[in-house]
Amino acid sequence: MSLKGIFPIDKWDFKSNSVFTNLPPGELAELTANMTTQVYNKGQIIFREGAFATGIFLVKDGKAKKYKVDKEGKEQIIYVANTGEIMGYHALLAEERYPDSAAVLEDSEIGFIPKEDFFEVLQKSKVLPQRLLKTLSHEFFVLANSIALFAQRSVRERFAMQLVLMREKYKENFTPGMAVEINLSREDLASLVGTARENILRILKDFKEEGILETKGRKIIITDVNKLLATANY
Amino acid sequence: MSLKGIFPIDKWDFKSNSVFTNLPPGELAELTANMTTQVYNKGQIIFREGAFATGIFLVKDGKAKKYKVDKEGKEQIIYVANTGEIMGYHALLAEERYPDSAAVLEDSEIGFIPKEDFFEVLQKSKVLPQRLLKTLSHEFFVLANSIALFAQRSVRERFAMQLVLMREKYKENFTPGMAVEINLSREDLASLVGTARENILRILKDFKEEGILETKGRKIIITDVNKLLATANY
DNA sequence: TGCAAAAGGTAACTTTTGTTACTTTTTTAA
DNA sequence: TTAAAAAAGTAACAAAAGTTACCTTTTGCA
Repeated sequence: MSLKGIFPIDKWDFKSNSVFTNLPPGELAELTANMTTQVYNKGQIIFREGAFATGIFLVKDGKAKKYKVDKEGKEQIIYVANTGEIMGYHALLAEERYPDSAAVLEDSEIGFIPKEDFFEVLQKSKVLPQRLLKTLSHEFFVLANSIALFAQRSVRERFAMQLVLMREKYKENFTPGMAVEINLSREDLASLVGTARENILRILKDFKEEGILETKGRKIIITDVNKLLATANY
Repeated sequence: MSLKGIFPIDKWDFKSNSVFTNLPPGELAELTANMTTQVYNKGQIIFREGAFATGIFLVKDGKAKKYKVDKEGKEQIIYVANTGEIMGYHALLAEERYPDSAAVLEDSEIGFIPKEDFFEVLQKSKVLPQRLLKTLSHEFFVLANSIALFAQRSVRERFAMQLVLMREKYKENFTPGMAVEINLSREDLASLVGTARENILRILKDFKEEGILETKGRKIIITDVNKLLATANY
């Protein structure tokens, strides 16, 4: 089943994948001229909060979490970047260090574009700054929604909402009626929702009993999206 | 007492006031050529979430809250814009409707720049897009910090943190040793922290007993910033 | 292939937060 | 100036979430 019409998924997704699409061919070529691609194994860190920014990263294949770690070591996932999205441009554009860390959630192919190439194209391009302005402004919508979610809703509601969002991210070659397997550790789910792992387990059990989802090992399959949305109380 | 050195206030503040500073004189003139200025009375709404964006707003004097209202009517304040800051540019740049509402927190003077003028200068300017990119990217830092705060910290910690931040915003002609009066309704404080008004009152009482603050009517005066910071557990 | 480590899962208890139901004080406007 | 309305404040109870302390299953690798 599609969420189209019942849920505004675009209000919860960055659009950084559109930054490079349909760029003048010369500019795209220049951007990717020195791009290097590396395979990261599940859990591997791409960059760390506070580090000096050296370039931008492109998720060519796989998924990555953007997260912050507090002084007690607790993680909060800010966003999950899917195949096609870029990362690391905030630090470069703000002329600051990385505001968050990034790590891959599954074996992934990540491209790296040095900051020199990025800035060179940015300076001469008419389209790229526009695209970035649009993307960054849209991110404000997404983050404002997240803030309202975390500040106002119960853990149960937040978890339900995040499951709706993750289900979209884990759709691959989706055809209606197909089961979507959300493949995240309970620890990552807890970091995503902003609660303890034990609480995630407790609510996961409730959701199963309520017929909202099934599990297959660690994988979560949503069986009733409408009931999940109702639980999210959105 | 200054927070310099003990607390990174810049990680919690937008920098939209820097967008128009030191702009080429011609560009600034063109931007403000058709600017109209209006006095808003305390509580008055500047723009509403979901409305079609018609221009950008400049806080010439006063303070405004940017907030979202959920379907139950509960408010969540995303950010408090101080004198000098601009608002409403996200919607224009993202080509979307306003992602949040804005209302003044005290009698304020608000300037309005029509979107046509803004876009015209944006297209010909070399500096303005750069400034906006830098500002928007920095906002990501601030909002990511907010998300981690709301998702991971207790209401007590969040309240303490917001009081630290509000104290900075309510500094006017500040000289060391001077008392800063935070003048916000309990309702707005609750919307800022993401909790119920009753809870704010309860914690406010605790903070008074712990010697962290005093109240003068509705106004809050922090008497021990260090203890407040320790309470925020930041 | 077998063992250690990591991840998944459960339950009981404690603390925090939300909710309800008020009273008191302050502000606003007729 | 004085009612009415709005805001501030209190207390008690219920519900949600955090914490501790485990056991079980899966995974990776020596």
